[in-house]
Amino acid sequence: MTIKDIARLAGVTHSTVSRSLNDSPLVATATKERIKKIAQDTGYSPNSFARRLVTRRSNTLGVFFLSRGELNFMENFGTEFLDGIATASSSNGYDLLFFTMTRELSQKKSYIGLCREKHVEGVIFIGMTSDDPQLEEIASSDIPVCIIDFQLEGVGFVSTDNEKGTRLALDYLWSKGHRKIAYIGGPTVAPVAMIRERCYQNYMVEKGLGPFLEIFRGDFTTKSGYAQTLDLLRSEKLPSAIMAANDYMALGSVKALKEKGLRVPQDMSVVGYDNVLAGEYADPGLTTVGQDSTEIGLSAVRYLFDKIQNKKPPLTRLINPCLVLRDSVSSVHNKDVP
Amino acid sequence: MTIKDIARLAGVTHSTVSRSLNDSPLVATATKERIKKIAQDTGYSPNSFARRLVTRRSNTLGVFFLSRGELNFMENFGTEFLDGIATASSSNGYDLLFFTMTRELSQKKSYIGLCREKHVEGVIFIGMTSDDPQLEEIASSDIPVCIIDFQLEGVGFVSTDNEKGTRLALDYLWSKGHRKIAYIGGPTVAPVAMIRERCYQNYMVEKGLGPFLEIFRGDFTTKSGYAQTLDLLRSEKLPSAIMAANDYMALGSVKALKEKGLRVPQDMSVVGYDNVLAGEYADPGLTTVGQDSTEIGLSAVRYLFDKIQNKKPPLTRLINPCLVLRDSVSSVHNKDVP
DNA sequence: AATACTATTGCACACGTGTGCAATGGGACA
DNA sequence: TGTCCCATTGCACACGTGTGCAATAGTATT
Repeated sequence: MTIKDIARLAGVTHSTVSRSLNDSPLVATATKERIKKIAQDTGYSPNSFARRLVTRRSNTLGVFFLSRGELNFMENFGTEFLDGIATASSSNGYDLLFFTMTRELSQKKSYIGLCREKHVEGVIFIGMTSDDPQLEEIASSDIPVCIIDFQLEGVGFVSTDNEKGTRLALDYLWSKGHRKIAYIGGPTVAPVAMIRERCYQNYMVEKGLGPFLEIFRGDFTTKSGYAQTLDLLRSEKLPSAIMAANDYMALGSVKALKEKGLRVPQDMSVVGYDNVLAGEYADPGLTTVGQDSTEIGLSAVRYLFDKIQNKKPPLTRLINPCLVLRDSVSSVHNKDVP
Repeated sequence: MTIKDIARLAGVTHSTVSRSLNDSPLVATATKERIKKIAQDTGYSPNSFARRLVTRRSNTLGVFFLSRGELNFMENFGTEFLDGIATASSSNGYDLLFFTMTRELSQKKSYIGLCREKHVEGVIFIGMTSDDPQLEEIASSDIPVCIIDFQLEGVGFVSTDNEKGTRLALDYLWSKGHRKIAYIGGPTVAPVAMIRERCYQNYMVEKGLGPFLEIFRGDFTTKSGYAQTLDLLRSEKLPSAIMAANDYMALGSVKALKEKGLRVPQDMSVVGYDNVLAGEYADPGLTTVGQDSTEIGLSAVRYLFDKIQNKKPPLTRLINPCLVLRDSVSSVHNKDVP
């Protein structure tokens, strides 16, 4: 079923049919309606390849997704990003072409070259790593690019607002009466770790207290969270709550506290960051800060659409995080009431 | 840069160029080489839309992925499926079109209709649910379909070999000297749960013992694993190992054992099933049975390719599972040596 | 040497859709 | 009533690639 078939049925030429289906003002309203009716009834759907050939527009976005085989820390976020991306593009009539990035591919074929070959109008990278050899090529790409959770000079960037997230958790602790809040930070080489840590410091200073104890630092692993917490417990003054820069360290912290005979949350509250799956099944369920991964995906697509339409969208978008309430935090006055 | 441009450069017609690049035997080897050289040097890549228009083949597979918004139990497997699928299709020169399935979409647009519209040659479903209203339409689809982890009359089906997996875990326990192996099964309404449970029974009978204790049954949640284990510990005879039908129940089991003062694995070994993320960060690390998710993805694609080429591939493929060794199992003779 | 056969190339059309330009017809205005 | 203008439609070409058939040239066969 092509527009020619419809043309025959309607007694017009394929030009008129084409114009009708594209809502051209050049065609009489009556004929337009008649033709649309026929298209509807016959279940016509346009041949996208023919259309793309002549319009020179593909209506397609590309997604490059880091392969699971490579070391990555995406947890389950990846599918949520994809969810948002797919929803946003399909609701705008765009197709989504999916690729995986492996170390092998990164050295063999050009991502941007692939995009050009597939006539992709815009591309999103998920799980980009700083050792990827194609970073410069991506930065100088003439087709619109947006990278999730990875900042690269001059290209679109969408991520969570880490500052707002940390503040969200601290506000929550504060509202529960906590004042003695200790912090276990991440490694200094990780940009997000430093952002979150700085925010903690500012927050405590704003409240007129300053950081409780010096800042302990782990390396984002459960083991390091465990070790740092044991260190922390050796201090002369004890906090009423511990915030960790990510969930895995928070879980390690809980483990250390339990081993030392402290109950969570009755004796000590703990909050993490990231909303990792393990935190949901942990005991107690870990209160944490989660990112709105679907919204991040949506935003990435919106950026690309703006870019495609030659609007000048801001390069970076920070998405509002959300507090995930579970059972690892209690009010401070409950502390002595078991 | 089109074949016409190359034709001009080579002093031939576009027909010869087309034939050369497609390795037609109709063209002289010398010209063929010369033309290929030019194509190489100019960085020519064919316009896939034009090609698809005329060949009436899209070289494209589709993937429908259950949206995270809908209740699903895919954990992190989803991205590994995708990984395998993308790898297999791209290495065969196929593109991959990505869609998400939401409840809304399932009632508004036809999946198969979408596939037809996009000229997809084969389609894979990930996360299909039994309440999807389009199951019959999928079953009677004329375009090749393969569903992962969901069996539907007459359509391709790829999944893990649950029988082999259970046997793998039991063999491991057996090799560690365990003979008193208790089992916590899943809900009777879950097909995989029944397969795994039956296999446990057969195994124990084969070994001349029969099941140790009656079979306890949970509902796949951590809570139920916890409760069933407490029940189990009230028996007059105690096992040396517990196998659970999935990881979440196994984690619940560990929790119950710890609370009762039993050390895992010194006093009691525990194995799970599924290789869920939480098991990796649990304490002790959970020994379990994992599926080779990437291989499942690869197999799904292979099935589609066979189907597309009119071979008659078997409808169902069961992929070999693998044992994931961590720290929740010890040898039985260590039991009394702390 | 004439003929037949084969290897190689070009011509022309097809795939389905979009669009500039010409053609047609009808209505309004003088 | 004649002219002009505008609304509507058709004609023809383009997009880039593939392929059946004809044409040509070169080689082998008799």
